[in-house]
Amino acid sequence: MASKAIPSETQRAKLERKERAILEAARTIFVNHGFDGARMQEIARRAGIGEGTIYSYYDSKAELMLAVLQQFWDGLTLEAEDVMAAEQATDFFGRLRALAHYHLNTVIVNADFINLTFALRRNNSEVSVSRDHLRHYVAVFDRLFLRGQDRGELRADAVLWQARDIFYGSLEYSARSIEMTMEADRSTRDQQPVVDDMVALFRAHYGAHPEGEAADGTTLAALSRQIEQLTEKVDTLASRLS
Amino acid sequence: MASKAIPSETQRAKLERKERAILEAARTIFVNHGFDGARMQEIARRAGIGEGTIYSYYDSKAELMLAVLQQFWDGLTLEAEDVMAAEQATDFFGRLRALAHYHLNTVIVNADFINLTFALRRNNSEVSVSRDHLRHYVAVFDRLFLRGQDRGELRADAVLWQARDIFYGSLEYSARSIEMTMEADRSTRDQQPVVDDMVALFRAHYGAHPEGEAADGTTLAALSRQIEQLTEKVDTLASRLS
DNA sequence: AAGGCTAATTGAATAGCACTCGATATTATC
DNA sequence: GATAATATCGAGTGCTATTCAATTAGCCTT
Repeated sequence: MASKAIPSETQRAKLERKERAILEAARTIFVNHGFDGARMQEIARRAGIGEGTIYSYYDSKAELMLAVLQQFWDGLTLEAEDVMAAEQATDFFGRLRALAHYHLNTVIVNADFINLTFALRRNNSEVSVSRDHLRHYVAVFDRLFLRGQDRGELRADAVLWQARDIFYGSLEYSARSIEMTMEADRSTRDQQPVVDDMVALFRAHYGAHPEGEAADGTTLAALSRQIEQLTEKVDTLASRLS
Repeated sequence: MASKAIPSETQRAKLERKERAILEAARTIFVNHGFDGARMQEIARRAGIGEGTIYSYYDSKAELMLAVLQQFWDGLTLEAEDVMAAEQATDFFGRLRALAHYHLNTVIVNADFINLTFALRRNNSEVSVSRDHLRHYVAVFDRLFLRGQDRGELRADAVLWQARDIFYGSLEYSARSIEMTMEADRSTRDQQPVVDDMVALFRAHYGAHPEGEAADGTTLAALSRQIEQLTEKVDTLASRLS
């Protein structure tokens, strides 16, 4: 992609500065015009370089956008980790609330980037790269959840990836719903019910309820789960018989 | 778009046949190559017509794909309604299970179409149309949920759109996870835990727990009985299979 | 500091594509 | 069967990402 030889420090610094300029310009143009609407010429002009020069830094328009997205997601990951580090609550549900709040707000505010990320889901070869960055991002949730299980706050038999999908899937859809209902007003107010609901959901469905003492609902939930599984088994067997 | 005058029946039939041929060809090409990868020339060739003719049926490539997607989503909506109509269970959770099962399987099998739908989320003007079709599709869930509330099976204070986002958001993310883990094997087996989890989640989080009448022990006893019966059924069926 | 070598930069030329449009064929109407 | 209306066609148009031969800038040696 870049140079092979090792230029002097000043030269390297210059290249890096130029690369940052390209990335910065590309980000602006992509966000404003979308992938197809963005013109390489305009990106070049904004970065103060020739059109062809971009191609000695990035092989294609798609790869350039991928770099923009990577930078974006890496930033989000750091932010999310900061949020978790700064959170005073030590129990799972308090921390989950903080993460949900941060994530929902982020998804709403950076809707452009999120859309761009999914817009790139066409060229199969490149999808995988951005998938890595998503994985890296959601690892924040994974750590939190596993820690909750270790400390006995969550059911030990809960499946991590299912919980993760519920968390991020629900929040993304909710974000879209919120965006739709209020296009202009970006206050934090309306996000609160969604966050509350998410925490309550995790408490009700994944919260560990010590068996001996337990409230009523808990045991009921456990039994309900058992019923679900059995019902399913019956269906499967019945269909196999017919 | 199409003709303004009213041609004879045979002529109209001919046009409609041709339109279907275009749609059919477009669907194949779009699914195989994605939106950008699809060539109008190839679609025309496959439909057995000239390239320019497409444009007397559809104004642009995007609109052609939109037509394909509309047809797809309309079909899904009908199927989902059929699934609900055919479902024997009358209680909310049984029906929810059927819908979850259908939706998850559909999303996995038709992943191409789902991706295409989101790929089109760039041209704002056209998004709205595909949004209408999504709305129409998810109405199946809405009706089910509201009925559940009416019958007192679900908490009355639950918010419909939040529940909807949780349902479809989680299932979409789960579908992606499932796709990733097993690229070749498309058995129904692995979807079961996700469906079970979803139903259990709704039961735990949205299920109404009759506070007044039933004492703790009663409810537990009822569930326990249900489990016993189901276990018996499983045994019977299993033995009949071997 | 001059010359030579390598790497970086450039923008005009290339190529690929959606879409247009005048010409042609087909159908409808009298 | 003549004529008008409509449908079809595919070679051309215009717009862009991408390439590449020529040019420039940076660095090292003597």
